[in-house]
Amino acid sequence: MDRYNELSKTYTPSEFEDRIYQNWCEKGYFTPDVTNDAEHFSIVIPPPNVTGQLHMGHALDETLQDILVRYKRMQGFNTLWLPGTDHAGIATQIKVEERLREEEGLTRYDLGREAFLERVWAWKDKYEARITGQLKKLGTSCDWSRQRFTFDEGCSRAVREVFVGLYEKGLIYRGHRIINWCPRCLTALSDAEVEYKDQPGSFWHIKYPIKGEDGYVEIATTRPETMFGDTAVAVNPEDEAMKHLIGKTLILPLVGREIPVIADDYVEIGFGTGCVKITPAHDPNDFLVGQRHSLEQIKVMNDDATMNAHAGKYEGMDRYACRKALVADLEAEGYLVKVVPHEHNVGVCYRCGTTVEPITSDQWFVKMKPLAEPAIKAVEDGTIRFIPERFSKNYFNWMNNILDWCISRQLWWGHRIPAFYCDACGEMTVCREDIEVCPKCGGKVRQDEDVLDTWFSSALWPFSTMGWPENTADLQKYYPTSVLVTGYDIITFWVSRMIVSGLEQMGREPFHTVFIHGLVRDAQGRKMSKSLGNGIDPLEVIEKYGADALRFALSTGNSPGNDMRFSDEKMEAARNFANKLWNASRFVRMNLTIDRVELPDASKLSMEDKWILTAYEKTVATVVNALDHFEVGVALASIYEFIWDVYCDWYIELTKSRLAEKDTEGNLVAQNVLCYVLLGTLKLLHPFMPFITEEIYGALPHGEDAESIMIARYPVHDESLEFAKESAELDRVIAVIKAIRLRRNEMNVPPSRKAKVYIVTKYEESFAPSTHAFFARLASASETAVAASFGEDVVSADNAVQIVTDSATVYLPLADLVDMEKEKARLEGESKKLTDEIARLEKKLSNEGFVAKAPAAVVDAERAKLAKYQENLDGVKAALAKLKA
RNA sequence: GGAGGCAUAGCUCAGUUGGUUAGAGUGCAUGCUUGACAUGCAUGAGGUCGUUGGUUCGAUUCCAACUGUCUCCACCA
Repeated sequence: MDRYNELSKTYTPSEFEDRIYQNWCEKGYFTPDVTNDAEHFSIVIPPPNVTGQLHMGHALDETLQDILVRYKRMQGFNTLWLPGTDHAGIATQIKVEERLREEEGLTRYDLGREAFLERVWAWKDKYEARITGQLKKLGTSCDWSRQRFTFDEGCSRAVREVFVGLYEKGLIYRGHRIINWCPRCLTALSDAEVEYKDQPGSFWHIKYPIKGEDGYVEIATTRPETMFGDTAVAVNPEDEAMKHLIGKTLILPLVGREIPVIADDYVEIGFGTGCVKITPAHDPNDFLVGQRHSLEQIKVMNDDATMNAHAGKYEGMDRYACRKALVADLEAEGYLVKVVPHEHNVGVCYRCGTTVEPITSDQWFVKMKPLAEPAIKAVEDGTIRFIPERFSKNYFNWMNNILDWCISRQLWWGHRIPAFYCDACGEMTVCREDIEVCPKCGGKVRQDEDVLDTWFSSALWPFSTMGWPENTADLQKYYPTSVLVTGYDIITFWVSRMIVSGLEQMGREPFHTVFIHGLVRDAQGRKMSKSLGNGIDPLEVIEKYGADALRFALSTGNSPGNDMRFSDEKMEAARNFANKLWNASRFVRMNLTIDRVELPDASKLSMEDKWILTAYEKTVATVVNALDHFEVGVALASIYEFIWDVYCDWYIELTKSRLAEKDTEGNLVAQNVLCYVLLGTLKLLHPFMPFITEEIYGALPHGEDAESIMIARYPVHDESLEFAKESAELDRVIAVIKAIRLRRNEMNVPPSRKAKVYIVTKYEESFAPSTHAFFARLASASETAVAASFGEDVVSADNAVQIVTDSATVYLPLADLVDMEKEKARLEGESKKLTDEIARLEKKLSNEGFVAKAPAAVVDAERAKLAKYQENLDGVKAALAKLKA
């Protein structure tokens, strides 16, 4: 045993977790051999943003991936988990700008593009290192030799290739459109980047005088300040009350500009006043109306949402200040009819929370409809499947209603759009390599100032990370990837776009399975967020409880797609489980004299050995089946139950008498079985709790098996090691022990008060002499006697308590401790319960429909149950009769 | 407005193709310094599985409606 590690007296994960991780790295276990022909299993990590550090959501995401990856690796798959980070354009730029402002009082414009980007790169280096450090602490088995970054050279090349390719196909275009503009971030946002929040607002009812008439039209608007950009008023042509206005001319109050009344069925009859002011430059719907009617677009705001010259005397005011002043003036001039409070949804920037301003501008777009079609089909025909399946509805909902994707951002941190403009001849060139002169006229060109949406590069992640557009060995081996593990919150942002670009660029789906998990919430069920300050740092948790405990807490009782709550209680339960395993292993180890483990021949195995092997094999089958179906929580629960409730609570206890023997065959058999089952269990558990399993593995004789548990073979279900007969026999013993404990407990008999145990049974084999030690140890028996019957002198002598179980009637002579009245009451209670159950079963079995239509196995099982209860009832009645006599 | 999730023990949650006396963790109660573990051991109490219907021999499980709750998408000036 000397060549194996010791296990320290207490479970202290900080003593070994870092050491073990380092060893794994040094041995290169995480780096697969691309030339190995085993079937591949690959995952690309959802790249964390380099904005900060990892939170609990990441910890969950990475834990689930690591479980799958370690499981498959142990099964012999050629396994790659490719790590990396995301440059997260807007989010990172905001962070760096914030810090620049706080620490130096500067803006990015003060530094200039180049110097500012240097700052961002420095930030990236720092946080990328922090994030990878955190991932390592968690135990993730990523192949660090293949680590990537969405903005590194290779990924940038892929981005450029895709952009130019799509442009050449006419799927990327530059257009003057209405887009969501964040006046604080000063950039365009895609539809997905806008969040909607209910906010109290008002309807301002304003009079628009009719030209050449005395009357006026009443317009209701939530945004009076956009009035300066009105170029029409629309009514529904079917609206009897309003259609007479069509073709008339209105005069814009205060401004005096004339605008027409047009007919458009966009206007809903009966809503508001029935007339809508049309501001094509500041409202997405009005923009479309404007296009239909060839209306002029008048932009009334600057990029920072202050009013421009079109607002006349309000020029330079912020949009809200202008609104206030304008409303006051309208009222003063008699144009304001009334103000009605109105709750409405306002779009805000998902990064900074500023109310977005819809404005028209020149942006780049991806034409999504033709690209979405194959992506929809891939999920419909099962090429890609979501787990749980219901999330595919989410996906279809988005993809079927998809609009063109605005991909240009007015930022500095990101992939620069490869479009070059020639001021001399006006030519625009989109190309793979940078150019300085116009290919048409030779004039000097300037590159488009904008960068791409960060999701444009994340969309390429499954293949850009493997070297595309080169046809690399990695790409051939590991693409398509096997599974994508991510939260439901980014299905639209990311998953859908990866599917689109994978199919378009590679001609194949980027992954077969999308495994969706929920959010990690705090103990009260609230979303963890910075503003609430309820975020929990995974590193602090790891420091306190260990990485294995954190992983356990995140993966137990968690079912796919559902949110989970995180709490200290969960962490304690997880740590206690690790501690339990640690101590059980320590116990096994200190009883070992053997140097190598070999499962003894079946003929040498005792009843309890066969029992534990049977339970172990059933656990293997359950775990493998659950993991194959991504039921991580189910798999872990069955390992937990096996270790704690079966192996520790029963099997270890049952081996103690053999372990106490010296140099007997029984002792050696017990050692081997204890160790064999423990080793197998450690392997089952390793994907979930990699550190503790490795540490214990190294402390046990694992013989010719692998040098590290992470490269050992995962257990395979072996039916030949299931022993139904012996397993059932020992189950009877356990049932009797439990029944005795229960009775003693009910009667408050302390364990120190021993009593003889008389077992009357027809299953004498079950209660063979070798089991009598179990009763002594686990049921406080001073002596155990087993027979088909005992004489009256034995069983009545000492005021014996009678216990009726399915397989035996037990007499427990406890003399003066027995209160005969209580005993009678208890037996009567039991009798009633059995009678009720019997009545229920008899009713069920007399139901012809049940007997005729239910499967035979079900009917038989019910019959067997009935017979058993009847037998038990007879026993209880006999006991009662004896008491009364 | 459209779509979806959830509703099971005091609390947090499992429940794998409809048939168990409905489970776990935690909390609670009672008793234990049983030589691995008090981060432990033993035992127990606690649930008409949200409401009402339907399908079925049989529903916690499938269907419909309702109530409560959460989320996603769209957004009407």
